[in-house]
Amino acid sequence: MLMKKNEEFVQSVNPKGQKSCDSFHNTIEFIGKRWMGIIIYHLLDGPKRFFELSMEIEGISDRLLTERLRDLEAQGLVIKNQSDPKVRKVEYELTPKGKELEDIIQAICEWVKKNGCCYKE
Amino acid sequence: MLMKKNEEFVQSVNPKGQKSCDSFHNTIEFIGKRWMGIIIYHLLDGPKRFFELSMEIEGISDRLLTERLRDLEAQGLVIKNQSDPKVRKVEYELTPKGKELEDIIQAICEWVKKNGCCYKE
DNA sequence: TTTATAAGATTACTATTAGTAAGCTTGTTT
DNA sequence: AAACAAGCTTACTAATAGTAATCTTATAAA
Repeated sequence: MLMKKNEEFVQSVNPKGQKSCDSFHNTIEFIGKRWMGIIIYHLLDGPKRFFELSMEIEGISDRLLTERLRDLEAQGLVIKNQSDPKVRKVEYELTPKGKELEDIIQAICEWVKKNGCCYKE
Repeated sequence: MLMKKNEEFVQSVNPKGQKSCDSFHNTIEFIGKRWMGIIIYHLLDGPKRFFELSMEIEGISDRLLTERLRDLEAQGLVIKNQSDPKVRKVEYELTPKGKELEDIIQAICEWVKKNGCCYKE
């Protein structure tokens, strides 16, 4: 829309110049990235190996699974455990911060139970 | 990964041949679409006009805002109210189903309060 | 003891989705 | 009359996702 910001609609900003909803926005954009939700969902069962995730999550490619796991590591939501680097056994596990996502996943599951799920158009 | 599905990891399926996590997956992929979360967040305040949303949500383009509102309508989460089609006043309002998303938004806000937000890499 | 297969990636390329910018229409302001 | 506002749409570019092939090293099978 071609117009200057109407003062009436400017949001409240905190001392760091961040709008109050910015951290919400950043977070949902992150956990809403494609495949992210279902990866977290499966990791809530406990530590999983790369190929386990790849089997359980139908349709995901190795490339995207790798990329999402790196994203999760970078945010401190997942740690990568590779006990012996000589053995190709790599496990991915939620950190305490990552485990706390369970409430969000739970809320979504409950919404679905109550309201039915969403679909691709 | 180049391998046939290991039977050990095949998921439980319901009578409709749907995996138990499919509806969760569809739903989070939908509400996790870019900008979707923050649009819902702002609509939880009450009905909003197109340009109000566009002002409040910094960075969104008209094109994407239109597209996301259409997506939300198609899923029955939002209704478009245009009392008089002669007047260019269009309001978007969450349906009861849409309002129930509040618990999910709430869960995310609480996670952020406790754990800090996620960032783009 | 070659041969094959598996885990966990990376790379190259194509397709889909997002971002940017402009334009359109009809009514209201100046 | 001219400019501007709301709510879209269209055209084009940039970014992200999907597909497929390849790589490395280790173990299993022939």
